[in-house]
This record gives sequence, structure tokens and C-alpha cells, in this order.
Amino acid sequence: MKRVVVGMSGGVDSSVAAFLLKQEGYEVIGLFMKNWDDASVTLTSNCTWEDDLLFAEMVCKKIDIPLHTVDLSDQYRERVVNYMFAEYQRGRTPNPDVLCNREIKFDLFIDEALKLGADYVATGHYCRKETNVINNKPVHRLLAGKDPNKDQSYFLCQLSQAQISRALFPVGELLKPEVRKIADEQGLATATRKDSQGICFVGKVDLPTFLQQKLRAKEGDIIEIPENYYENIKASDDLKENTKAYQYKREDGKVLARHRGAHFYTIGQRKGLNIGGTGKPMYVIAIDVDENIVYVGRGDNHPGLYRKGLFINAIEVHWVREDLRLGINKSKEYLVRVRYRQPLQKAKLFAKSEGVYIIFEKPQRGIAPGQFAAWYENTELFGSGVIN
RNA sequence: GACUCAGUAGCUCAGCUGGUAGAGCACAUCCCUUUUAAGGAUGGGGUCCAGGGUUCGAGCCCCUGCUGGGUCA
Repeated sequence: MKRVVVGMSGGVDSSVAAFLLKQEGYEVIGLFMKNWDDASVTLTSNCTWEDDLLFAEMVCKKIDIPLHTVDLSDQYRERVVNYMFAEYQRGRTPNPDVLCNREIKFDLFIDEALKLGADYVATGHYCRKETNVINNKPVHRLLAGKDPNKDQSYFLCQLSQAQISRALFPVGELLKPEVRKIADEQGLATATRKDSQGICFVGKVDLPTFLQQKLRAKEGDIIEIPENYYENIKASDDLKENTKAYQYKREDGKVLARHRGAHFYTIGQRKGLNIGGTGKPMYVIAIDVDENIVYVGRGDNHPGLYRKGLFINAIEVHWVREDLRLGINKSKEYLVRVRYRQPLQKAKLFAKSEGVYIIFEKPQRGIAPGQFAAWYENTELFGSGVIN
């Protein structure tokens, strides 16, 4: 009998995952991770992990599996939270949950599971895995969850073959309502529990407030870049031209207002600028942390909000399908998304020695450095990388 | 100094020939969402610069003053 350790979060998805595995005949062990216990920064209820643990216990008892707990909060802080601070400080927009999966759930957690004698680990992610043998070698394929509304493959875009080889995703074949139904039928305490939101383990936080734990508020100018700024920029086929962020200078626009620290903002952001009287909403189109300037554009269609492409440094390019890695100077069409739940966009990848250039068929809005671009073929996730 | 235009929600402004005010933006809350955002819905707010007058009734008319912009000397 194969032994599976399931990451029990205290939510419905992992509850049902555990139940399904048990039903399939696995020997199932629950493992609860405590990764964060600082309730002072959360916006919603406090001490969420205690509630989560309680629910995990109830569910495990119900389906009759043991539950272990492990405290990974030191490592979580080191590998996820500190990374967040560091990225924001650089004026970038990190994705802590992608890191959390790569560094915690599918790294340290797997280690803990192996200590418990696990053959596999499972989570409640809406995502599918398929293992094929190609050239006499097993190749693990990461596929989108069946529920198009809940597909969470994006969050797993940084996983390696070794990590995926250990993983099982029992709810990936189900739709969310089906998961709820199973939970309900089985009388699991989590059946109607609200989906978690916000940063995994940390919860919903007000980012500027959260960041102020480590990053100082520092007043600076908000500068508006007029639409005609772009009139002189001629269209080009050059990969570098089309994939680099606009580099504005103070003289390119007019000071509109003040902000409380450029590193608290992200590209595409509308709320929190506190600029009224503009008729149209203002959006952040660039931030310069060295000069401490936030550049904004007026209106939904401001050219500065859109970019044709993006670039990923070679060392930050990750192929889930190592076997299908694009060779240097090769190019290929994929479907790409730059944020969770974004509809996949047609794009072409160009592999160069310095990294990967992605050119979209249609210009994309709010591409933020620090976020992950993930490329797919049909429903399969092929690779990902940090947007430069 | 003269002339002239303006002074209405936090901001930018609308308000027809007088009947106690509106829109966009901002903001707040909620929804959506295991990242940041975006998006959707709802909402809070106004001695209509001040004082006086005309009128049954004034943001709108008249007078005076104050403040700001412009033009001319």
C-alpha cells in the first residue's frame, strides 16, 4: 500500500483530497503546516492558523487518518516573506505564493513527508498531473485543473520534475462545486468553509502596512506621463525594444501629487494614489525606487499601461518540461499568462543566450516585473520565469 | 487703480428662463480572487465664499466685501 502525506490546510480542497485518496486505497497521513503566526498583520480574523488546525483535526478524525503538524514558520519567513520584502524594496512585485509552493509546500514539506515514510505528497491544488514515459524516461506533465474557474497550475509554475514526481492532486479532476458536494456528503466540517484568500498562510493583508514592518515610508513625487510621450516612439521589431519597461525621467511629465513610498506601489495599480479631479482614473505605469518617483498615466487606455512583451533572465527561466526546453535562438508559440487567473494569451517565445523574450499577439496590460510569466501549450504548463 | 471672469462635495467641474443640488475622479465597504493588481456593486459626505437685499421661495437676480485668475492703464 502506497503511503501519501496530504497537506491539510483546514480548507475544503485538501479535506476532499485526503478523503479521495483514502477511498482510492492509499494509506493517508495528514500533515498540517504552521507557517505564520503573526496575526498582527492580517486584515481579517486573527489567529487563523489555530482555526485552520482545528478544522484539519476535525476532518482527519472524520475520515480516520492521523494528523501530524510541523512548524515551518522560520523557513517560511526566510524563504518567502524576506523575499517579498527584498523584491518590493527593489521596486518589483513579487509573487509569494509561487515561491511558497516551490520552497515550502513542495520542498520542506516533502522532506517532512518523507520522514513520515511517504511515497507521495498531495495537496488540494486544482491542477492535474500526468506521467508519460518518453525516451524511456518518465516525464511528469503539469496540466491545468479541470475547473477553468479554479485552475491553480499557475501557482505551481516553478516546480521541477523531481518535485512533481512526488505530487498528487486529487481534486484537479473535479469542479469546485463537486468538491464542496463531496465534502458535504461526507460530513466534513470544512464543506462550507469560505475559500482562503490573500497570501497563503499569511492571509489578507494591507500590503503597504505589511511592508512597513521593514520598508520605510518615504514621500516622493507622483508624476503624470502624458499620452503624447509615446508619439515619437516608433514601432520596432527589435526584441529588446519591445520587451523592456519604459524608462521615464522626471522631465518627461508633470508632478501631480505626492506618494508615501514608491516601493509600496505596483504597475497597473489604481487604488491608493489619492489623486482626484482627473476625470479619468489614474494608473501606475512605472515606479522608480532610486529616484522615489511613481509614474502614472491617465485613463484606461494610456499607452504606458500596455506592453508588447517581456523579458526573463536566463538564470530565471524555468522549464517544467525540461525535455522540451527551447534551444538557444529557437522560437515557438505558446499561451502565456502573467498573473493568476488571467486568460491565456497567444505569444511567441524567443530563446536567446541572455534569456527568454516573450512577444504577445496583443499588447498586455500591467506587466509587473517580479511577477511570473508562465507558458502553456493547450492545458499543459511548460515553463515559467520571473518578469524582468 | 480700472475693467473682467471665477469662487458649488476631498479634487475637477455641471446646474436650463429662481423652487433648498448632480457627474467624473478620489475615498470607504462589499463581491470576485490562495500573489500584486485590475474589474463589478453599494455607499458616505456639500452653512452652494461671506454679509445684506428683492421674492411666498435664491446656488441661480441686486448690492457690498473677501479670495483667486486674466486684461488694460
